[in-house]
Amino acid sequence: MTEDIRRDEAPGETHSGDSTATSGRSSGKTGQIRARNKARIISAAEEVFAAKGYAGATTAEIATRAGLPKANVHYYFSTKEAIYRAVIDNILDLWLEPFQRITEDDDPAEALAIYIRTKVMLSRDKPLASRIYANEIIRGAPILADYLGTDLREWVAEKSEVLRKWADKGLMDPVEPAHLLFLIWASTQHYADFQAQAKAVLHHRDLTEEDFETAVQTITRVVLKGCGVKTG
Amino acid sequence: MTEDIRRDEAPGETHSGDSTATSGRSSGKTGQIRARNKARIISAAEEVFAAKGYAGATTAEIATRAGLPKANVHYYFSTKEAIYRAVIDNILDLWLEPFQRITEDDDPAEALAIYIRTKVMLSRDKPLASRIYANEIIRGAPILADYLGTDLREWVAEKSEVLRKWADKGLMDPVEPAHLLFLIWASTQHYADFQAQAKAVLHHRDLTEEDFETAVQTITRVVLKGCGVKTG
DNA sequence: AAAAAAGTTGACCATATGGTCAGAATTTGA
DNA sequence: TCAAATTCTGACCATATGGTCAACTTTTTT
Repeated sequence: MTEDIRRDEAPGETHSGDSTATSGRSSGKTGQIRARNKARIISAAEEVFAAKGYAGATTAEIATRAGLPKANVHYYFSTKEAIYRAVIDNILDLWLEPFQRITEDDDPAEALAIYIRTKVMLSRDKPLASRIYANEIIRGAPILADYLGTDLREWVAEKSEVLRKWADKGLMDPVEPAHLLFLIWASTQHYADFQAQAKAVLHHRDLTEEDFETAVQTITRVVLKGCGVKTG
Repeated sequence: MTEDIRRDEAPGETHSGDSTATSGRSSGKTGQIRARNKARIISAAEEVFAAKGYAGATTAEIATRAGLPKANVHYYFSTKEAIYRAVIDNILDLWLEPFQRITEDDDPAEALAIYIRTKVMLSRDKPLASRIYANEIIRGAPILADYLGTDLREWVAEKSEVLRKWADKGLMDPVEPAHLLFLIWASTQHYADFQAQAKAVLHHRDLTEEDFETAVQTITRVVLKGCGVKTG
């Protein structure tokens, strides 16, 4: 799917790829421990990075949350940065997948509505991933600079073309495509990144299913009507 | 304006308030050095906190950027947290001011347009402040939790009322007010917080005056039309 | 079953960092 | 001008943190 960002990873790494997927080897036995532990570490790291930022995260805390001794964590990932890269790498696939499904032949109203819904639900289901990504970009994208300028850039160019064609066909207003995408990204990811604020402002409680539903409705409505998308 | 967040600040603090403003004492002589140095430190701290996050910022770097020895920084601010609080405190006034100017008697189209423009220009002129704020919220608002649940919450409630009244008068559609505000905040602050991404995607260069202008146009257009705001 | 490979871990280390302090220098007020 | 108040600063310290390592255990392969 997305190009790997990974560089160094472990000392005795056999670099056999991501164990999962590939061929028919029903239940990959070899590297099972490896896969399980790496997954645990990455999951634990996600929590810590999301809550404390890159610098604030400590390998010790990651180890504790993963239920492993620190030295064991370093057996799988030689440096903190390697853990971080693995986490980020994990996030990227998640990020572009829903984006991919928009094509020229789709119905704008439906495609945009689905995209917005998917993004909001991603904020609901993977808030940590969203926050880590946000943090990375805010810091100036030290790790993702390359990705932003290549992969993401191309995706945006492609999808901008789609939006332009829709406008040409008279299916919607000619809105500046990249900026429209920014608006959608920002307003949907807001529910993950600024969850603390949304919670405090709305009702002091965790966001409910209903909150997310209202978010979807509101954003969809404003965007579709705002871009003059023909419905029906 | 906004309630002070500050707690501890310095060792020999005479706690005379913020030197500026207050009464007529033309050119406050006493505390001049103090004011100047504190301002320098806060300004330097803004850069460092914005780029590295709270944990990643070091007092040493803040000192260097402020052009002062580290010990001197600690003369004015006893702890790193105290510096951070001062920085955040500084940002809050900036944040709510443009928000305040929206009242029931305003013309919705004009008021919203001005608000959106002001917020985008704030992203342009004070990107560091925006990033620090974003970082604070992403981390779960350890310092601002109280502010979010009181001041901000009230502001949102008030402005939501304004939006509702506008809808009642038939000046716009009845859009869920809080969520609409979220959409505006998110999409305008995006240009500061995700500047690295916007740069990479748009043209690999620093955002230009034109980019910000296009952002204003696009957001304003989508929001106004999307909420069915009557123009004229 | 024995050798090889992979995984585990406590103890350890160098460095970075937030913060202290005592004494020197400067500014202020009378 | 002189004492009090304020500001300045190099040297110092305790702690936290990323990372290493050598010995040990478990799993896999032959």
